[in-house]
Amino acid sequence: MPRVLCVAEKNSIAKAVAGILSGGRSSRRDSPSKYIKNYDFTFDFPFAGTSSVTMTSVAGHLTGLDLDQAHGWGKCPIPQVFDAPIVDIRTKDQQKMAENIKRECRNADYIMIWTDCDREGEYIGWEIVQTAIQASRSLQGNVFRAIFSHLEGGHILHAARNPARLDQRAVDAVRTRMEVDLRSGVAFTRFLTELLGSKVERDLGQRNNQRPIISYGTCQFPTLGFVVDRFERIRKFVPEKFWYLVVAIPNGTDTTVFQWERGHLFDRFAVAVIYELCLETSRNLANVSDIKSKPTTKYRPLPLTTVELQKNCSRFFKMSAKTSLDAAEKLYQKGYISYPRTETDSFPSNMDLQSLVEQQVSDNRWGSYAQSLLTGSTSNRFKWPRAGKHDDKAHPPIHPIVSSGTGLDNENEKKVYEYVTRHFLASCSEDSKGHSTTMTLQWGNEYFTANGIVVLERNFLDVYVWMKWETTKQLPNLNLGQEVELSSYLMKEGQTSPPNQMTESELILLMDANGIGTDATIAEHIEKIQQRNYIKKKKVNKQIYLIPTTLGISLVHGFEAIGLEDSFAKPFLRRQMEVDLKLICEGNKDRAEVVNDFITKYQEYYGLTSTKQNKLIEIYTDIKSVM
DNA sequence: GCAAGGTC
Repeated sequence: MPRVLCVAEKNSIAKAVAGILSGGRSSRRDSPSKYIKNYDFTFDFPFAGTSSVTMTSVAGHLTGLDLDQAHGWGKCPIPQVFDAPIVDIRTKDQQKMAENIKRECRNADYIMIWTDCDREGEYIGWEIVQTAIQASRSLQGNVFRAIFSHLEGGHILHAARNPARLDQRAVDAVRTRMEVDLRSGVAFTRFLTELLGSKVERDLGQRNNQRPIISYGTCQFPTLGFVVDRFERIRKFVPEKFWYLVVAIPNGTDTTVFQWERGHLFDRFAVAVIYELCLETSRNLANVSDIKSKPTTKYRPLPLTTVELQKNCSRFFKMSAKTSLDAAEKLYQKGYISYPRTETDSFPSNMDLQSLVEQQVSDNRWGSYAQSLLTGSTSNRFKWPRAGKHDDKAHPPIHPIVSSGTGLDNENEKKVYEYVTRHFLASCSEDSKGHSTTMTLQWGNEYFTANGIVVLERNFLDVYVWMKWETTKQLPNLNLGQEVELSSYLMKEGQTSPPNQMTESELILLMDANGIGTDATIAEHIEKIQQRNYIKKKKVNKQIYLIPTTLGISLVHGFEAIGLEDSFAKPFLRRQMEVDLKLICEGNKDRAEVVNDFITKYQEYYGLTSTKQNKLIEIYTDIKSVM
């Protein structure tokens, strides 16, 4: 019987796919790596007929990239880093995984790659193939690739029966990013550390007498840039005075305030003239010029992505992105929730979501809500979730798998589980419905509005307890055209206020929107620039803000002074990289061309930076003296 | 001692 080796990106996929292809009749063996199991069964592949199959996996990348030995730190002039030879290396864990692949493919006739169907997965697939060929050259022409985007049985069977090939363009794109990130990161990290490390060490007065690393990374710097940018906008903020009109009418024992349709104006004289005109024309009398009444909706949340989970755990629980992702990872390993790193915000149409809701019926916090979704008498019955526009082609939205019951004792895991579950139930609910009334008053020739909301059906809000939507005070009962006596009519003064300091939730949003990092790495970059002492957390009242340090501010302004602001502290260069990687994937540029473009750019930046290195030192010294 | 990206 022909032998086929299948390799997935992680054990959870290998296990699930083996279960489906074997019809639940696979047998499991251990491997040299504790993260990895091998599953044996038979399956009828179109390219081989009925075959003896081993399904295994790696755990992420199987190799890493580094400069060769001769170009280690201190062993060569830094600019050589831009064209030094690059070698593939393996950590201890990766060696064990590779050993398993080599051992399992020795007798194999075919290899089929089952890594995630995204760019990075394609590269990992390539790493697996390279490793396999080292052990068995005859496999070379017998490599297939399964195309799948979720783990539903029919879909996986279809993928097994319709093998494709690895996409070399995607492999090239990833290799390009790796090489550019490595060379630029290593070169500028060594340069900045040599230039500023000892100085910063003296200023920090560190206990361990270790020269700190002043690193550059293609994601670290734009992330720092966002934080410094906000800090500077606040520091440079000059409040501006403005003036506005506001009127109120009696409403029972209280009053209702109407806001000026013009908002506010920065010209005091103009507002005063308008005010006088209104007084002359209408004294204290106004007319109800418009009443608009319409149904209004508060939408249930979209299916949950990693970025959304991190933003909301930061907002709702003041948890750092790293903490919430770590907790989610643990919950995934324990089998409570689905894979936690996903960009997908719509569920595959054939998923059985109702039975996932059913799992939650036993919980004493939201069980009765789950029950009412399935069988309740209200109009808030199970409703298929909204579909967002993102699909990473690898993982479904994050959702609970089984009820945690009382099985969790870690506080962070408890909170994240509760968030994932309430979010899931909310996404399977009806939108919240209300009624909104807007009343407009005309006073003189000016218009003023007041708004009232009545919440009619709370629906998903009953389970999504962190979101507020309340019925407001009711508007006075008046008819269109009716004349009313104003209880107050005032000209007021106000002033513009600076933006708030950056929260972690906002930083995640900015990184995501600008393509800095991925769902799996955004949290790490934020951690990293704290470790590097570029930013720090500061607690004000109950809010936690991210504030740049002297060093962080100096680096951004230093590169600004050199003329490299846009390339270093802004997201543009990273975005350009993404654009070029797409072009490689589409076959419109090749790897050598893009690597060469970027490395040439970085060599120029390096030349400029070393010529003007005194600027970096001066600016650091200046900023330190005023902070 | 350096990057970013996977995953545990």
